[in-house]
Amino acid sequence: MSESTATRAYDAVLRHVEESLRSGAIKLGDRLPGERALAEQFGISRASVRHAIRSLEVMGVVRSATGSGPNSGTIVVSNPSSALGGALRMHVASHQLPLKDVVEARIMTETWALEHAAAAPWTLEQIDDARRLLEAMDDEGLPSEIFTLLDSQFHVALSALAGNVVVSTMMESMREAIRDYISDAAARQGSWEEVAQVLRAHHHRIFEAVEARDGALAARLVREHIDWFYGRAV
Amino acid sequence: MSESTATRAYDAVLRHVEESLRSGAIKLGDRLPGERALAEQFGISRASVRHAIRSLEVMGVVRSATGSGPNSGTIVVSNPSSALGGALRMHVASHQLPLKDVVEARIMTETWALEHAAAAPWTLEQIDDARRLLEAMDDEGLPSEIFTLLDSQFHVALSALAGNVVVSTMMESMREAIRDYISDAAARQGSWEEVAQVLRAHHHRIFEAVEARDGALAARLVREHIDWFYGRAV
DNA sequence: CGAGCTGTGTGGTCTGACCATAGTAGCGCA
DNA sequence: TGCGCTACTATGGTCAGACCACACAGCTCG
Repeated sequence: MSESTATRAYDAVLRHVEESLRSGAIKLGDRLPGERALAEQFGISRASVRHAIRSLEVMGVVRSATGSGPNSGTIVVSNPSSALGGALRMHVASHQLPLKDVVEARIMTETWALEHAAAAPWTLEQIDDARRLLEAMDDEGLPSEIFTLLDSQFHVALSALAGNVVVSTMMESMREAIRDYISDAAARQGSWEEVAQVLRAHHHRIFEAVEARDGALAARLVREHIDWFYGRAV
Repeated sequence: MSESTATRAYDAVLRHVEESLRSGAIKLGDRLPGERALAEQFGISRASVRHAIRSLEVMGVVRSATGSGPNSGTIVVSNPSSALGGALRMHVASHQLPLKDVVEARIMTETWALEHAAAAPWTLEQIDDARRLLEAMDDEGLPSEIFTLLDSQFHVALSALAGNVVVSTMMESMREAIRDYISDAAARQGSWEEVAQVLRAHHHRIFEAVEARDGALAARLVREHIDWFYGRAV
């Protein structure tokens, strides 16, 4: 198949960037040479260079900004969850990745993370981040969209306590992938106030189990929490 | 930040494709209008359209082929694992996602999958696919690169028995992300023959546990299997 | 010293030309 | 009528160049 085996002009740029990242020649925060310079360096057109840059953007490796000065150009970033989340969202949209499988995979990662958080060397600062989110969600005047955003951050913060960046990334990307479904579900609930009350109670109990380093309880509670929400929602 | 909030010309194409996928207006196997037609439809340049197409390619949603006839143009595909794998690989290369976390996440997904395969309604055809891979790996003349490829397919096939497409996708993408490390590790082993023997023995025991629907045993064996390989390798 | 202007380098977009590819249709010959 | 060959067409891939908007950084003037 021509597409899968043909070498494209910009592949050399992609490979070069990957190797440079691997070797440490370029690092997080570094600024790549400008598109025109890369075009000259690789002996290809600027349009082709732009294709490579676009690929790297979609993969969450770089961001681009116009202008001049240190914030302009193509900067190395680290946004794996937005990259994975965007791709997953497309495949959920195309019905190739079923929503129920995403939910189940979320349960897998969150229960794993909370179990492992029990023995992980998280700091007081980390757990306090989660606590602040928990407390922010206790505001009963919060619109559901804000609550949902805080809810997402809360879950990500708890899961991050396990200390596995890949698992956190996947968890976050899955939330991103089904973000619209979550928002729709929240907005569709008959009485948001009642639902929010239940969610808050769940969150508190989950938080307390995590803080107490009771991994088994935390995992069970988060499973029930997700089951409860999606049982109502989908 | 201009990059994250600015609307680009081709965003409309991306949104349109996503919505069309969601609504079913376009489906797996469908052929999108040509770049020139899309440019006219959206009132933007062909170069901008190409950026949207490129994004969709990186996300594993479409593939592009030159020529004419039914196989040419931009065809809707479903390659979530290559998209996720490619992105993960970049982030592993940039050292933002640690290899050890990928390995641990792999253990998480594979043990989960094998546990759940015990109660899943997989078919004889599915398990036979795995069996054929198992038997193919028993060929002692197999070069390590071929063995590694079959090994990967074997693990993916077993994990797919759980019936969760998202988990399978993630598993496959993680294998893809660290594929070069696996190949390097295999090539670096002192005596490949001895290692292959051990791997084969592990594979057989894992397969038998899965076939017998002993989820707990299968999960334990696959954990030990991965630990053993990476304990030696990294 | 501060404000405003100019210049420069950056990515974003557009236009148009050309190339390679993969069919498909039409024509000619056996 | 069937097969082979040629020409045409639509497609994505690449290139070159022009222009735009933006974000500084440096310089000049009050």
